[in-house]
Amino acid sequence: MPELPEVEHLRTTLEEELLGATIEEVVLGRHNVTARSDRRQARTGRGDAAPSLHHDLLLQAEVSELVRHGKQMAMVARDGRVLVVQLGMSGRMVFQPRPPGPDDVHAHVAWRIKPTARRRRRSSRLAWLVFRDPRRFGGLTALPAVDDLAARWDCLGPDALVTAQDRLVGQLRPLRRQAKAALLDQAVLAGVGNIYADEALFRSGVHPMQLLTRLSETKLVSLVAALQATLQAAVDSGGSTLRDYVDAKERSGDFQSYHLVYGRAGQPCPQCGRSLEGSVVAGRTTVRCPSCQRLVHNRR
DNA sequence: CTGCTCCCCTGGGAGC
DNA sequence: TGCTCCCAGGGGAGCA
Repeated sequence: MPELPEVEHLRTTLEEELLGATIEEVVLGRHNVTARSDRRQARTGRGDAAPSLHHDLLLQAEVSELVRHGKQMAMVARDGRVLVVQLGMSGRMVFQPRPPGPDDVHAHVAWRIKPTARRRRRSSRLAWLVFRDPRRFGGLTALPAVDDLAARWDCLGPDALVTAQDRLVGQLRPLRRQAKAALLDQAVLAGVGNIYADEALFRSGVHPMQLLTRLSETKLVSLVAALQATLQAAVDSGGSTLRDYVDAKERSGDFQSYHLVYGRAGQPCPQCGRSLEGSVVAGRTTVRCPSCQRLVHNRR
């Protein structure tokens, strides 16, 4: 499940191979892969698409930058075109030596990469970059200019990894919401999904249903600190691999072995030994320790 | 403003 | 062994 750490790790592995490279060919497996943000066009599924779609998908572009905000990543071309990548839950960007075959129904877009001279020697294994997404919760969004990317990302909260701690605390402090719901809301802060929300709540001893306005300043700060430390540790481990996630060179992450509560309902709490409890909070499967994470009713 | 619920989609696990 | 059923997940829409 790609959340911020997985996307950030992917971004850096793509950066190694794509910066300065040119996209020489774009092959569409499913041209409504961009339909999430624009449902009016291209609803016909697999097959040939209009030439402008290939242009939107960065045909003939030189990749000048790979940027990330929260769980979204964008490939920026030197001529200003932008392609936003959202992995959803099963999306991958993977290098491979050949273009995907016609029976490869989950390969939605493939880009043939002309490497820079410096990288040419090992280019054969990395000749094609493929966007693959079996569950199709992910998608690609083409934007005409970098300004449009800024406008898009202004709708999101500050990035949960790179933003100063006190600013994230400021985002959460006034909200009359359950802690977990706020953490998962991309408009509050960008990048946190179900795994890292549960991990951060456990590590700071905050109940997922804790009303933020009743949380002491100290606890609020420790929640944000735990969140940022967990995200950073996960980035350093190459992310968490549960079922699907691998990076562009098909390496899995290691952070899943450091999950303290996520996916461990019924197992003993690593801190106190009591059985971890599963429930649903903010519409998501949630695991917490009934004694380490208690509701508090302070007034601020 | 907030929280629900539903929907999208498919692989994989559980249960029979 | 093979079948069906259910569920996970991010994000957006619609409604109370």
